[in-house]
Amino acid sequence: MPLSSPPQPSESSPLILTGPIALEATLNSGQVFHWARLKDDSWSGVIGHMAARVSQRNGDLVVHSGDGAALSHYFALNHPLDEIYAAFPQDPMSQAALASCSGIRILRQPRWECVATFITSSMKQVAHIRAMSLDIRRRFGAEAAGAPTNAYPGFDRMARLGESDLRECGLGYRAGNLLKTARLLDAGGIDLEAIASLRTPALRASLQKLPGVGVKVANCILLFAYERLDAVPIDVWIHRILLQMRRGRTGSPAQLARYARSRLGPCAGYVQQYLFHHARTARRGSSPH
DNA sequence: TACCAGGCACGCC
DNA sequence: GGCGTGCATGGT
Repeated sequence: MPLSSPPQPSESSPLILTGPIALEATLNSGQVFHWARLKDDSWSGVIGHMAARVSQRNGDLVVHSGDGAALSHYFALNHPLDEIYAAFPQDPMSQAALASCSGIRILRQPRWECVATFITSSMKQVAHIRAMSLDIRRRFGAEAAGAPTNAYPGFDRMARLGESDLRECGLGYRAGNLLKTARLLDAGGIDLEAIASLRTPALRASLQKLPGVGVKVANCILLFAYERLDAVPIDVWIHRILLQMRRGRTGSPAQLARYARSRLGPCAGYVQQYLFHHARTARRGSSPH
């Protein structure tokens, strides 16, 4: 089969990609921050410079616009969810998260976008991260034809901004770190593509050389942009959940990380994402705001 | 008003 | 390696 001309969608004949996928939960689970829901319940986003519009029909992904192969890759439709679910821990919290979050996929995001948005994430709620991301795109990103938001500005573009430009997007003290990282990458100090061949510990160490990237943000980047599905970001939500699993027994960050790695299994990153989304959505349900 | 959020860098021990 | 502190912003 020639791979040179895969089928492409049109408004009259959208492309159907076999799931299963839970599209809304995937896009709202705190791994990506710019997708917008349209009136017809489809979702519009920009991947790199490619505008895309997708929706969900039954469990499948409907591609209204955008390259089908690129979207299949981005949404990680080849992740074997049945095998991943079989590896979930049997404890009640993990199984409850699995039951309520089934179909969430860990995306394969463009590296720089993921690095940048998670540098801005520290001590910010998901809604704030989204607002900052959209403002940075609106002010400094290139237009993506057909999309309501712009592409995320490349590090070469961002490297030429001033810190005050980024502070105007609400970044606060995060602006300096993001700008330093953009300039470091622009100067060739680290190649985000080249380091993808490193094993996870060396890759994590390389990422932590970037200003504003500590162990938690590095694990987010490993999971969401380098497909290291065993990486476990431990934020305040996952920290609380791990303490519950340990029946309140505390520990140093390193001890909790070792516990998570051994307790959550080979796809610990997937388990972590389901626990995170389940905890956040349960909270919203019980105390609406 | 006080508290919290997908933390990090730094100094100190 | 572990712990304390300062750092900005916006929502509840």
